[in-house]
Amino acid sequence: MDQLISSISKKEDIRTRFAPSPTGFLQLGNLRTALFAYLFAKNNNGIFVLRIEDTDKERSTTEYEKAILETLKWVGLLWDEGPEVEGAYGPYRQSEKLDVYEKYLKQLLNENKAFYCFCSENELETYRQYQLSQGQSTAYSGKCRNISLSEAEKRIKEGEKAIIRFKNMVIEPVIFDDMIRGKTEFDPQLIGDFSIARGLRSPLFNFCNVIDDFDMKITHVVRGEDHVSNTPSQIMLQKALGFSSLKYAHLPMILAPDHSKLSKRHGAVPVLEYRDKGYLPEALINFLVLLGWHPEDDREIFTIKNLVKEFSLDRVQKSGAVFDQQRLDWLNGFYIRNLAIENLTKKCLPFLIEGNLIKIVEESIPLQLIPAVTEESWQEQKYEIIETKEIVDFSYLAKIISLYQQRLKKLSEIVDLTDFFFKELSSLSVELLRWKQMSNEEIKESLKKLKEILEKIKPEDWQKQNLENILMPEAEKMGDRGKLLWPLRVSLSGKEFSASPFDLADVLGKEKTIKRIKEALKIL
RNA sequence: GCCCCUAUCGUCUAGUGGCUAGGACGCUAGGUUCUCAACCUAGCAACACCGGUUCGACUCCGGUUGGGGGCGCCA
Repeated sequence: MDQLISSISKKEDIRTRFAPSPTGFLQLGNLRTALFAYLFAKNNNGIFVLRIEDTDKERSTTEYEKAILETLKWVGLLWDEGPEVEGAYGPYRQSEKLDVYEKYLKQLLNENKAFYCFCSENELETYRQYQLSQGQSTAYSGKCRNISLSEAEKRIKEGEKAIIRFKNMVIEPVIFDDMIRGKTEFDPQLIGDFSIARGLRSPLFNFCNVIDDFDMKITHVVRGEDHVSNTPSQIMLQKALGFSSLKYAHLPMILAPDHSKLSKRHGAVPVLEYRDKGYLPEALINFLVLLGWHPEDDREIFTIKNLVKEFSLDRVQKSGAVFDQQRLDWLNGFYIRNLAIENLTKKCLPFLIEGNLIKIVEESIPLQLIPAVTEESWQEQKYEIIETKEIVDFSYLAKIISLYQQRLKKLSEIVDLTDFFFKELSSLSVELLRWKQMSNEEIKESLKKLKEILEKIKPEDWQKQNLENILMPEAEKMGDRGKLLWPLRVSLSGKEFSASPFDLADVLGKEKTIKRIKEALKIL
């Protein structure tokens, strides 16, 4: 009985797939497609399959494939079946399935459901232009569809070039019920005899797709709206091959701010670049899911776990969504602010290292291997400040980073924000030191006063709260606190914007603090 | 040109015949504050248009306009 139940539920298991072609890096639009396919599968306790569509030998590379896998792993969209993990319905790379495709191609050819077409590309293009000029839709003329298989094979043997087309005999409209867009109908006449292979060993997208979805027992195809018009062709092929039909869900596109296609300038950037700039995968996922999907209430912050629970395709939008960089940045900042400081520090360290501010002391670990350093070991390392050769530990760096946690929108910003802790100030100017209308003389007075007061503080009392207790009353006395606090903060940071002077002095320590005040005095 | 889809603040969206049309990002103002950020408060801001249907339309129907996708020996 139990077995029966499990076999029934197994039969009904939902299986989705993400099928990128390794002809470039994974971009935001693709990633959102993967996300929705993943969420739909997981929401239904189903299987998420990754398939690499590398039939285009010219453009596909293993580097791109690796990058795609890396991207999916980074954001946490782990596949149940596919490259590296494998599974029962592989291979999961189209380039490894050429024999399978050939078998089906031959079947179609023998059953007279496909034919060889000898038309040249030039000829085809000319005819297309003619159709366009006549206000007709562009479908194949049908010129070669009645060449017999034996004659075609003879001509090929003699060296003629031919591709394989599907012999489209369908008359009735092709109808499917899209899970997002509802009933969708196409006239097969307008599609005509579409191409399915360049040759027996060189199948094309529409064809492979149908074979693979069948082989991999895919139940639901979740993909971008740009595939809507491929759907009727694929359905006709399924029928011709005797395959069962599947469910489709076509996702709306992601648009650039000017409503055009996502371009290099806007969003069509490899997802890994977002990682390298310091976006958190949680933020990116949260951002992407809201581009076209919305829960029943007003919540906007979601972990992937929550999404798996709540996602549903019937709350997916039908129209395209504009990519909003500011919203992404806000979300990323939100997630950064909510990170535990140890965690944030670990994530920032690679940027500080990359920015040549610090390095890991242990000489045994080559720099190239740093990304491989385990999360835990970050805390045990010692770090050398490159310019001063000082050795500091994790908690010291954590303290610096904590001062800027609420100011970060991307992790990469930590370098410019905190560089003055690791380097001498390079560009301190009198103008920068000036608070409102203070005269040079007044600035000088303020700094001298600070120097005197601070020098008296014992090193063991050098703590933020103490410094504040001592300096605030002094600042108060001057009527305008800024007269004291602004020059202090600027002389320590060299920056117009920064954390509070007490924080800076605390982290810098007595010696460096006084040294920097003296240096500021020198330029006055 | 042909086919398909779509339409609520600038942006992401809630809304399914009767709502002061809600939230979030952004923006503006104020508070906090030495600065910036964060935070708090307030504000500005939308149903593309034209016809129907209906006692009543953002919601239903038709059209117009705008936007998107597709029309490969790419995927």
